[in-house]
Amino acid sequence: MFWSKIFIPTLKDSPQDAEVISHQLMLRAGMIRKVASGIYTWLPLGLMVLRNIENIVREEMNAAGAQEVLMPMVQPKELWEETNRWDKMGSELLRIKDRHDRDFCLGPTHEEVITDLIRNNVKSYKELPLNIYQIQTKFRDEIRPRYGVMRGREFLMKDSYSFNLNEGSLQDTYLIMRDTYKRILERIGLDYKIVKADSGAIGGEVSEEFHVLAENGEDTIAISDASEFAINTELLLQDGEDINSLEGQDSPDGHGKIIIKKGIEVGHIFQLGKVYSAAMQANVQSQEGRAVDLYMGCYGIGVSRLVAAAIEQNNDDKGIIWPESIAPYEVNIVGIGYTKEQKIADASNKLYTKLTSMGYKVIVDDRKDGYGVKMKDAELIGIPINIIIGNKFLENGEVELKHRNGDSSLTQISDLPTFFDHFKASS
RNA sequence: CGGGGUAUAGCGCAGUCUGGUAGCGCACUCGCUUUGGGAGCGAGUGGUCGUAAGUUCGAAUCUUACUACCCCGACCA
Repeated sequence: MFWSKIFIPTLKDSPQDAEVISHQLMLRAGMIRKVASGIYTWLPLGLMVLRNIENIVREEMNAAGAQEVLMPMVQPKELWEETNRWDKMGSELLRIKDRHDRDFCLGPTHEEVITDLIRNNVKSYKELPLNIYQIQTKFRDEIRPRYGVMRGREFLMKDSYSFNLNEGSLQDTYLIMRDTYKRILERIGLDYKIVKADSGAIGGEVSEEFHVLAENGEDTIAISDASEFAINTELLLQDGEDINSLEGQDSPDGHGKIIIKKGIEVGHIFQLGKVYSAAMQANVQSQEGRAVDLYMGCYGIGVSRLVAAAIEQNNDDKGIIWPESIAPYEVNIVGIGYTKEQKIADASNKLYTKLTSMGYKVIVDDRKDGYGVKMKDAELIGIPINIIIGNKFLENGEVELKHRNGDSSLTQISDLPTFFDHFKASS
């Protein structure tokens, strides 16, 4: 791809209504634009990152034996009445009417729809366990959307639902999902904690949250300084107790002292039990020929929120520093004087073709601008590696290899393919 | 929903107190020069000042109502 062709409207100044760093940088880097409060358009660059994360999630879900479907965003009132949630949910459930005056809602989650699907199509214990997922746009009419896509009203989520014959099987699936979530966050390259959580309005007993650690996190979690233990502070606090009073207390798991950290909740896994299957008569015939309600689990991961979380954890005063796993482009070829010096343009284009054929995601800065403008943009949008082709190349064939993390070195342009061969092999 | 704040060109802002018909920087367009850290000169484009009503000879500016957006809180798979 060429810079002159792609739609990346970068901004020098941060729009005034953006508070947290990820929101500011996503706007400045030309990744998103606001349409209404908590509702955003994803521009090409933002969408590339979103898709990269989505694909990692999809690959890991498939590897864990889950199967992808796509459920509707618009859901009928009748299903929600079966679980009583049409009444229980507040105004975060956006209700709409169709032309026949029938009630629908925009799906904030899909337990009802998936449970309806399974009860109508799965009749025997022999068909279990099942783990079904989708990656889809959700809508929750949040009381107060904020921080850009971190807490939007419309957002992209991977939600999966498991159907198991008994509690033991549910626990097996739950642990597989727990493992899968760990792999997803490690593959993206984020610092995270698994946190004991309140299962909230959704019901069920066992529940854990996956938090990406970041200063701007909306949740406060208590972590042991001596073990893996972490718990949402909401579960530790007595009425009126101050969060800071927890710091330094003995960890509830008996190992070490409590440290208070901020986290962004990017994943949440639940063992639901029979809450929904009982309400909706989702059962199968057991080996003994009796109808038994299914044990269910549900597992959510916020795909769009992960984009913001990744930026919160990886930025500096110049801009975003993408982990290579999700970078929109891995390599940026900066041709200085590209529009004027044919040799620079030729070398840039040739290198682009070569690296692209090696499997790298490459962009060429073919714009008429000078070095400063090009590097500022490259740093803002966080491309991991920049290859600078300029005067030195014209003089003696040398190009500069400049990493977003600050490292830089000079090398002959002819040595680059070998370098990238090794680079790919080692990552 | 309670509290606080903002609304003037794509972005950042001044002008509002003290009413006189809209300005600055960046961006954008054209030309020439420039090209290893956000270039220079020259010439341009772009705004019914959030919406509506009112006061006035005259409203971005004063009054009232409304709307949108942001922050804190409550809320939250």
